[in-house]
Amino acid sequence: MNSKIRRSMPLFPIGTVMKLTDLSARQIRYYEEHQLIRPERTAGNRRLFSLYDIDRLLEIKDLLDEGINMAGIKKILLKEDESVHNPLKAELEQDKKVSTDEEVRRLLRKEFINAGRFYRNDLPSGDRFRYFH
DNA sequence: TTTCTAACA
DNA sequence: TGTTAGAA
Repeated sequence: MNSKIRRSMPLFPIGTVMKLTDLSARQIRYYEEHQLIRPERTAGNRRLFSLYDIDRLLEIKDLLDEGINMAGIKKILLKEDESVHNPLKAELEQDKKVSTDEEVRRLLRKEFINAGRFYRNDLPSGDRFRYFH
């Protein structure tokens, strides 16, 4: 499980992130203000971004290119954060231990109901099916 | 040189 | 969002 630690390891200065994401420093700082990313700071108060942060910014970039405004992006990414602690997801994790046919079918049905809910939303094409994995 | 914050002809 | 001033 070192990958998780590595992904959140503060590594890059804002200049590098700008090139990687094709976002302006202004935008990157703005998204931080809105809690969409939480880069660390050096002793000299300079931002250090992790691979995770960059991934988030790239998602924001994609949403931006699709013409979604800040309010929409914020809504989508924050909802995505919730899904990490989503009761359904937790239930699916537990189900791997249980694994009776009845349970599998029941959860599968819930998954589809949930997927349908997400699909009608303003999620970007790339994110629409993430919930099926 | 690069990045930070704050502010706006 | 861009841009800029002044500081670190």
